[in-house]
Amino acid sequence: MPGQRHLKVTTMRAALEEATVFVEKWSANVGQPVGNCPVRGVLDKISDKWSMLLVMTLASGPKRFNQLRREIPDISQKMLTQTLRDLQRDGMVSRQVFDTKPPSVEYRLTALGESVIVPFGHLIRWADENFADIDRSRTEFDQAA
Amino acid sequence: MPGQRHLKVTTMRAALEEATVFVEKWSANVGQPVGNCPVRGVLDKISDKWSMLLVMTLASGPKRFNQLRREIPDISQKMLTQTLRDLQRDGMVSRQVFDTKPPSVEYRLTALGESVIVPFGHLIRWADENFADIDRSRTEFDQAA
DNA sequence: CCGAATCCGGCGTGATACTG
DNA sequence: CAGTATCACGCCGGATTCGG
Repeated sequence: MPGQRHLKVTTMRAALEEATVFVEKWSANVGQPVGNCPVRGVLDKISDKWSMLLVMTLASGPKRFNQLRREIPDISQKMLTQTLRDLQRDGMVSRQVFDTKPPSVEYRLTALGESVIVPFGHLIRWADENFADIDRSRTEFDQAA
Repeated sequence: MPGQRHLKVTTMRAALEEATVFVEKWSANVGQPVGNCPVRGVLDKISDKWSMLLVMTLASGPKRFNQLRREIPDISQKMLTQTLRDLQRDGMVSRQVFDTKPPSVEYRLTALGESVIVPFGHLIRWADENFADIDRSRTEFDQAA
């Protein structure tokens, strides 16, 4: 794995080495139809517009429907319901209805849902550390054109 | 962080604790418009259909255009070109043209591009470890309906 | 308060054909 | 070999309205 001149080699090398195992595993699936690559199937679902944001919002604790709407102002009712149902279908979120009036519904992460905040966390940290470089690269690229 | 009964608590607890920092960082951005949340901006780009697959394919070494097409049979020329250019714009991939005939173009991961395979690796590993549970949860959910 | 149902515009995506 | 150009389709996602 060459080209690490801009990175802390010591920590990066270990991390890359750690990642190599996954890469090899992954490479074995590249080129196969999606149906035969369950990883791609899962990843496609994960990478929709709202799933990750919703999971990370629920990471701080169970929340009710309109509470989620308030914390994520730019999601529509429809997409919140839909994403929540998909997440429930995938076993990432559990839904509990309280027979009060007016009725309230609480959503919380399942064990599976909690487990995914770890890799999400890594991705978010990466994005947070590198978005400045990315923005700079974009403006450079656009100026060249 | 409750509800870890189905997971190895010892390792998970450490991992969750590690992730907590990122989650807090993340939570501070939830509710703000996308323009003010650079992390969401980066993540939106990442989560398109082909970016991650292309990065992981290039992780095993630099490759030429049609070589990539062969390794990813279900991508169209258009999307391969487009995704490659976006990746180049973001500084994840570098493009080198060789003035041979017929001309050949080599794509390789930059240092930034290589750094992202680490969080991607975590996500892929998670997907690989949990897709069976997810599939099972889906069929259960669908049968109930 | 927590949704379901409907309409509809835009854009991501693929198929096809053409170029240097 | 490595792209560009054009067209057409699907469906995601937002706005709105209605229901329990």
